[in-house]
Amino acid sequence: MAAMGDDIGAEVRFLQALADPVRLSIVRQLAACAQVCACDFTECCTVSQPTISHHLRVLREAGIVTSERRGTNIVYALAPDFARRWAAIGANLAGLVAVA
Amino acid sequence: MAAMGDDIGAEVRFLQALADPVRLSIVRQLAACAQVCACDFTECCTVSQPTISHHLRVLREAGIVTSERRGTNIVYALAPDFARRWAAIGANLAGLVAVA
DNA sequence: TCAGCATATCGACGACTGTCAATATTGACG
DNA sequence: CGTCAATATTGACAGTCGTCGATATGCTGA
Repeated sequence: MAAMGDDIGAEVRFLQALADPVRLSIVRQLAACAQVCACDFTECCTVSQPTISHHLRVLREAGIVTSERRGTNIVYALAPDFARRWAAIGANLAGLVAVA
Repeated sequence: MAAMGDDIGAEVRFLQALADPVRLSIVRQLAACAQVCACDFTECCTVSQPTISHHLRVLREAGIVTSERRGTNIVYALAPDFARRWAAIGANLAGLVAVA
């Protein structure tokens, strides 16, 4: 194993995107409700609207969330392969059984 | 809200400790060989010895690795509950099945 | 077309982080 | 004891990150 398929950089970016209290709250809220409007995150966290937008962008660029326009609002959701990526990294790090 | 290990701060610190290329390499090496002397990490990564020591401290304070003196050397190992913590956070985030 | 709301981008600033060279600490062994 | 090897700590510096206010963009409804 340990082929060039598992890019260290990608895993680090994935973990860095999650290693923030605001972004972790966002992901947790998305895990609870599959589809969340961006305006709802502003209520949940104690940061301004531009900051929420910034964090959503980081999560989007890390491939953790997906966004979809819905009229005026923009609805966010967890990326479909999020659980698989989490399990894959865990399998690499601690010998956990991959969900596959 | 589940009252268990639900401290957001602890999970963020756990993820922050892993979200670094050098530290991720260290953890990966520890996953491969259960016991690794600190001097071996210096060879693996392209950073100086104080930097390695700094990263090992971060991992130790995050509860990810444990250290044990062995004569002149200090042997590092993955914390025994590392896999459990990883699975627990994943369960919280994506509804994965916890290892329990 | 224009007013209004939701979201994104820009620019700036403080705080934190990773890195190193230099130095200190700790244990082993003559 | 004194010296050597391994590891940790300190102090300093550059770069990154999270945050905000101001502003821009985009969609909707009158």
